[in-house]
Amino acid sequence: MRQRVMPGDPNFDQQNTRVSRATSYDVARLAGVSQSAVSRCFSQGASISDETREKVQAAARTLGYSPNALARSLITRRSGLVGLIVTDTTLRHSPQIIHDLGDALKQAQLMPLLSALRAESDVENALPAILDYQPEAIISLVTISPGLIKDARALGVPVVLINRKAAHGVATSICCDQALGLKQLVAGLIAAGHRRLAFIAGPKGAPVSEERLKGFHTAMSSATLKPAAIAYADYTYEGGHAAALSVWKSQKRVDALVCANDAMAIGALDACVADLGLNVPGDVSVTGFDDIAEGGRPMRGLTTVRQPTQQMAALAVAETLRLCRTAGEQRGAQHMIAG
Amino acid sequence: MRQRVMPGDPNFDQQNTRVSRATSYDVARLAGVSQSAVSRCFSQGASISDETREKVQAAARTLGYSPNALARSLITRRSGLVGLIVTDTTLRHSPQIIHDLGDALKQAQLMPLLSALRAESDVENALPAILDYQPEAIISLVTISPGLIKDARALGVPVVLINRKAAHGVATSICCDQALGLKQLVAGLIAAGHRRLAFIAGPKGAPVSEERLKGFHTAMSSATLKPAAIAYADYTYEGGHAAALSVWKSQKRVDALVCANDAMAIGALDACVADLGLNVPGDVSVTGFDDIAEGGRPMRGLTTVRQPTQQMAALAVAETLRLCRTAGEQRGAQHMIAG
DNA sequence: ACAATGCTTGCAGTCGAATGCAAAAATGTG
DNA sequence: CACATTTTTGCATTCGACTGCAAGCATTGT
Repeated sequence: MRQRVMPGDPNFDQQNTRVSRATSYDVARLAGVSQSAVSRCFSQGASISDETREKVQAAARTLGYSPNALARSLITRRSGLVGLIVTDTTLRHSPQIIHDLGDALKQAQLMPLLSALRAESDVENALPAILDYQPEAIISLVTISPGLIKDARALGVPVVLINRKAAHGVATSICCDQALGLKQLVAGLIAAGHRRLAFIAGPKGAPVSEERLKGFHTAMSSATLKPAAIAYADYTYEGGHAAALSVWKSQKRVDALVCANDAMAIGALDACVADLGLNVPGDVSVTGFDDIAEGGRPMRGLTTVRQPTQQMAALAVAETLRLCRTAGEQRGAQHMIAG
Repeated sequence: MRQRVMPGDPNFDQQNTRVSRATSYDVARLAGVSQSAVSRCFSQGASISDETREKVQAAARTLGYSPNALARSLITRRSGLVGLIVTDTTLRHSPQIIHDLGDALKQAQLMPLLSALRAESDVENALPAILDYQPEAIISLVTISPGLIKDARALGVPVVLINRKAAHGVATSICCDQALGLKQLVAGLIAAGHRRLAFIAGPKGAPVSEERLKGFHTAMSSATLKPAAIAYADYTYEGGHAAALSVWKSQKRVDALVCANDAMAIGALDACVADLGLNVPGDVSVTGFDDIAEGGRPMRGLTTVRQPTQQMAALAVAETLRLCRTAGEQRGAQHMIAG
């Protein structure tokens, strides 16, 4: 039986506020049962009599006992943790998906271990730190190199990517069809009579922005139109604002500004209205792309595409669970959700 | 010595992709040393010869070994985890503070265990789940009742609140001086000649909004002015938009709309410009309150107050570390940072 | 009344790494 | 070269909960 400092013990004063938490042994002693009984009382579907259960629960309540998840994880080999990797771009421009993931994980009784990166490449340092905590899976909104993904898989930790594609079979990937969403949007603009369309992209190389740009090109070329301009900005309001001005300066006329996200769209819209004295959507249409689920963006004259973040989150967690159950083995699937 | 399935073992096929990770024993065996040596190799400042260290590191590399943080936590009684409690409001309107906290925690070698709540009251369920993972502290952007805080403290887990006040001595609290920031803003408006000011607040009872409203009242009464109107909205663009319209409908004239956050300010601004045909800031000034660190909000004619999120995050983590070191005992301090 | 069946229970070993202690090896001193 | 000192090393135990196994008890059938 382990030692424990009790009132009256000479050591008690030194550690007045009960530094050590009650353990299953403490509860067992108080309830007059074995430690196993306590454990069984807290594990689902274990064989235990009502009488014992009540004694244990009473003792647990008076001691404020709750099983140590770390110790439990060690023996059960299930930590209940899921690594959640995001960037500050995600945090700033797509907070909704994080919240939806949090919800879905909670429902699945999983705890997110968060890693918020400054740059996508930081994942190289962040992932090993997460893996040390024996997560049951990794959900990433950040690109992870096939090598790193394989490292994780080798440790039995499946990886689920969101809005990032993985080399075939290496990881499961849940993507909103960015290209499709944008293609439809642009097709609509063209149908409405627009001909001189410019695109304001996110940072060069940003996967989501590239996808949206691809959709833009597809729609344009299938209408045999050439882009009036492609400008790159940084996803921010200011970036969109500046990009809109520069497009205007370099081009004689543009009748639609298609932006890769909403923050830039708002910036561009302001540039048009306030700086250029244009009428939106009379003289020029401005469109965005919504990473935020509920409204918040019906800016004057701003059209926007929405991502089904809740669906994506639900699917991501469902896939995560499936991967955990089947423990390695399966090749990663690709899931595409229509924008 | 523990059993382990090796190639050639009849069980090997069944668990093809090495389901179990390498342990310190595996590394020890391969390196020809004891398990203790492996452990010492991975713990800072332990007595180990260069020769042994290299052998161990080589073996660890070939096996892809890294110490199991869960097992380590169990024996060291330091999990390296910190519970981070937020709401979707935080996530949507103040993502920056979360990112800054993540950064500060990473620097302190701590991992955030995220809990994203729908409503502040959900903390009652969320906190116990977090506490099971033996976090070294809780950082919360959500109000926690004194009772719950005491529960955590009883388990030796200090609580640090951000932008939420705690009953004196129960928990440490880091607040941006919302009232001061707003008071100064309003004083500026008054100095600039505004007299008929209205306030668009967040949801009734939202602590941060209440603080900002208090600052509004202070500034107004010290200039012996009466608020033209107080409207309550829900922190969103639409809410601000609708509130601005309703204020306008009920009041003959207002020369400044002071909003409790930026999203509502932008909504209100749009309402003024587009729906009411007003000139901003000519006819009416609109102000917001920035939860986002870097720009993103220099909307046309929009004045806004910024929160020093990075400072707040740094201070919160510094306090967290201090509390962890001194293990319980100290009464919670109140820190106020000027807006 | 006795055996057969089914629940409960406790025992003891386990998960993986850290660490006090003492033995062993390496180093320094006279 | 013998001895004292320091550094390295391994052994064995520990953290807290879970779980296979067999013993204990109660219930039921015959």
